[in-house]
Amino acid sequence: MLIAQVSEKYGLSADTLRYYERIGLLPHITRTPGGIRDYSEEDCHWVEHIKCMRSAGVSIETLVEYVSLFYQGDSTIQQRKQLLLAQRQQIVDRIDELNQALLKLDCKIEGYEEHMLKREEKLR
Amino acid sequence: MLIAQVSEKYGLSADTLRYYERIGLLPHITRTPGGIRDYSEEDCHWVEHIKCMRSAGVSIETLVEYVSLFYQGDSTIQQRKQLLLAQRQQIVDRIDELNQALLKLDCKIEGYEEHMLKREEKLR
DNA sequence: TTTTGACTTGGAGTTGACTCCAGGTGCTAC
DNA sequence: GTAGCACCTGGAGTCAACTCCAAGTCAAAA
Repeated sequence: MLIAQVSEKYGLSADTLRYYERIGLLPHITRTPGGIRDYSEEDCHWVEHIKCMRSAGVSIETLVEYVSLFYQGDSTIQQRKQLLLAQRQQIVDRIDELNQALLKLDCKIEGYEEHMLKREEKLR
Repeated sequence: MLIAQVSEKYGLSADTLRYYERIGLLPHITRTPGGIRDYSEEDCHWVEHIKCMRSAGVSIETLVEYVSLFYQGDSTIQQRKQLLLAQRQQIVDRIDELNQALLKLDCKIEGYEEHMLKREEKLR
């Protein structure tokens, strides 16, 4: 798969895909004899995973670490699992923060609604 | 309340508080005759609100707009409510993304757990 | 009265994560 | 064979959101 197609498929710019490769987040992308990137299915799965984790706010640094552990082989399985568990906890915490913000927003919005009703009463 | 105390209370650095004031996110902080910031209770509520919204990923630009509308008075109530509703929707979407990431992570973590069980079996 | 310590300012520097660019290569179509 | 196009590279630029710094002020303690 060419970079333009991967870009289209996952909604990441070609520049971003090249950037990810450069910093070690997507290593080992094979090339055609002409030097052009040819993304395998496995590469695509990595792209999808990275995209999903990025959208959940996982830092690039953390993802690079995970990928690096992955390519070091089976001896890092325990470490990788720990890393994923830490990520998981972070996301759970984030969700909690978002829910708190949601509650506050709902209060405020309700406040506005009441306020607007009162103004309507006055106009009558 | 002095800047150091507000900083301590809300876990934002004094630099950040001054920065927020500079860009119009915390306007009208009164000063002592000596020129030192003296945060009122209302100021503190703004700080808390801003902190909460920032932690939910609401951009500074959006918050500045809200504050600016607020200080323009009652004529902007409708606009402010719309702005809050848009923020709310963004947060709901964000929560959704995080939940998706959570599901994927849980799958992966489970995969590692199974993998580790199998290795233990082999060792027996 | 000098020192200490928390505050002030304007402006510059940093960080994370891209995003853009200039100049070059290589295949395909005319 | 040359025009067009998608790709390549290394490096520079951008953006949001801080974060740091130097030089100065002020009030209270020693």
